[in-house]
Amino acid sequence: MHPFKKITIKDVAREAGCGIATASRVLNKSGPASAEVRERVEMAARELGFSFSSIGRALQGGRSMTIGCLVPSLANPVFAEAVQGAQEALRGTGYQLLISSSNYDGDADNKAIMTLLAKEIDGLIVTMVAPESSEALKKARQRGVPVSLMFHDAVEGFPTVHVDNFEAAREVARRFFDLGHRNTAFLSLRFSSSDRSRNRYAGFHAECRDRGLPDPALIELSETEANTPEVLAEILASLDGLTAVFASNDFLAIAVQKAARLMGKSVPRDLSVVGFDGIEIGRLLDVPLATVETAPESMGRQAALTVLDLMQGKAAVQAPPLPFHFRAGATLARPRMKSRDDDQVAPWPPSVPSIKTKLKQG
Amino acid sequence: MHPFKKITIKDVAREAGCGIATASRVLNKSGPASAEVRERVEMAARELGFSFSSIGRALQGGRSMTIGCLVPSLANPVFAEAVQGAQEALRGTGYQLLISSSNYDGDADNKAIMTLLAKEIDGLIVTMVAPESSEALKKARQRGVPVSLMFHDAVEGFPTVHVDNFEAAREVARRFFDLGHRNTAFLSLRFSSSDRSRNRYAGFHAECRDRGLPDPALIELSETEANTPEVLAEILASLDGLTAVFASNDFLAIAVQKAARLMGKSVPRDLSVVGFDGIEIGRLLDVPLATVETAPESMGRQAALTVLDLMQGKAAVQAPPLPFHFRAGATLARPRMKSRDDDQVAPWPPSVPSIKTKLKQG
DNA sequence: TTGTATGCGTTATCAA
DNA sequence: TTGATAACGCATACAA
Repeated sequence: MHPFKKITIKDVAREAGCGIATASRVLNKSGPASAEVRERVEMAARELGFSFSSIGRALQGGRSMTIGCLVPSLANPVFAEAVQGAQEALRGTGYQLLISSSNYDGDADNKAIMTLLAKEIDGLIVTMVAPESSEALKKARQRGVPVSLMFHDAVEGFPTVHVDNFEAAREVARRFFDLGHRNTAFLSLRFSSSDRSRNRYAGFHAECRDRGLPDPALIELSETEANTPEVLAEILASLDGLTAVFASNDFLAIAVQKAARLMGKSVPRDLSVVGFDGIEIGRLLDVPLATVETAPESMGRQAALTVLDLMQGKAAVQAPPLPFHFRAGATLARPRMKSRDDDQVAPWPPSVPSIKTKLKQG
Repeated sequence: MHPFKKITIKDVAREAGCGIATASRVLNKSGPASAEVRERVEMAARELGFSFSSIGRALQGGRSMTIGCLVPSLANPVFAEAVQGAQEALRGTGYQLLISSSNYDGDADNKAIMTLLAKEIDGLIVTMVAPESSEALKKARQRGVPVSLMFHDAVEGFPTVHVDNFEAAREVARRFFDLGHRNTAFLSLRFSSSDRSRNRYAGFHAECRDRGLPDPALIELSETEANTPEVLAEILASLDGLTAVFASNDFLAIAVQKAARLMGKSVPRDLSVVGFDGIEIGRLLDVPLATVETAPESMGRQAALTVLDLMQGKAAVQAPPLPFHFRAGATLARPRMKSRDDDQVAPWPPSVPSIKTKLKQG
């Protein structure tokens, strides 16, 4: 006999002295069975430590009771929380999450989805680099697998759960403007591979235009640059007249604070900073961070509920964007006027050139 | 005809005009096939958009190519990073992670493992409330499913990937002592449901004893208390003569800084703070956090590699704990002496009572 | 109320 | 080199 023989329903049936159909009916409470045989079957199952194989079930039933979930990285707390939210929404439903991450790589995204699809997932929750042009996503649709996007703005044919990045960014620009800021910058990681960053910049840029402000400087940082305040300080120092920075996420915003300290500049007296996401820790800083609060956990939860609905045959309806909330913080204030002359609106300096100009739109 | 008919290898075989065994051999490159039929099969597969069903494969092959992973919560970046690390170690191996989280609930832990087991996972990576007494974990062993724990100190029979919490905490106590701190406190969330916190306290406590210091005060916070600096400030204020706090994680340590500010106390002049985990953001604070650096991502990676090894039949060997590293930071300094008299060692005040005394050991 | 037989998608065996 | 068939664990139609 083998050391780790699997206990199947056959074993239970044999032990209980009945047919497997009967055993199945008893254990699933899915059909009639005499009290007596029921007793025997349950006893046998208990004694043998039997539990159903989801695989056998999936093969027979056509449903794997598994939902695929793809995010760029779990190391980013925003996505981690979203997954956690989805997880919680699924608790008790019998569905499990099969998770993949692509490390912000578009090819990996598509491969991951194909792998997920091969596992016969019953639904799919996705945040990826380029959903609008993903073959794998199309394939999912072909196969009739319900899909919900997360964080992305609407993509044709797929429901998405998101905040309106464009509008939120406009709001930030408006706040800057109202306080009297004129020369601003937008800071981002992986600008080119994140439609979220791009949309935030676009909204920020649009509002600046509408207000007649110079275009914001666009700064794209590498991971290492973002973690080296010295480098960041140098970059910021190169931008003449800069008084306000909108960072595409709170970590970057905190890095800016650090860099400012290094430059001997005071936040918010010399430089205002606003972040995005609204991570808890921002509140606990010496100078609490002004930021746009979103709710990643709700986003994941909503996405899961959407997929659940879709699986039950409900029609796909695109819900409106989740609300965002501007969190006031001590990192945002009026810019300091350099001299009396500045009481009148300062002449706008020429738009500061982007450090890296990978920007395609806007 | 049905809208979403699944394409199986049968369809491919029919389309290619050959038997399914042949199609299987071609597509898997697992056996001989004439160039001609190979051509036809590959063509057919492409045209139909065929891909193998992992479920069929799993049923037949006895392996699901899936590894279960249970963590308390993905909202805790330490665990999220660990999962990310495991994810990365698995990339390219064909294995996928089936993830569950229990929200620090011991019952949920066991249920989750049973569910994972039912999915016929080929391996299991676990961080849970009480591994030492988990029936589900025993079950996994019975079934011959390779298991690796993460973060836990050694538990009989299961390999684990961890840092030595006890020793790390001793190190912190030593640092405090060397600088002249006498009255200390240990701060923790969910003390009772985390062996990590308990072991850290135990080590901290043991070293204090060894040095002849009064027992550290043990403070267990609820989630809300930790996020309400006012409350935390009040608690800290109630501890007379306190000069140093060891927080069981960096978030708590940052909360302590905030609370200190509220109390009008200066860190580190009036109060030293040391955290645990070594999250990146700690470096970026105004007063960079002193902490014990660990490497959650490596932990996840190691755990995954361990499971992979186990699955290949290698014997379970308990690797030594991963190294930790004390990160110096500006939150740690000598305590301020209150008066001349204090130049001599101050008389030890009576040990401050625990705010909550759920402590079982030590 | 019960049990037998079939099929789900795949791979492995074995005879042709 | 090929293909029919058994087996994997389960649920169910159907016959008893």
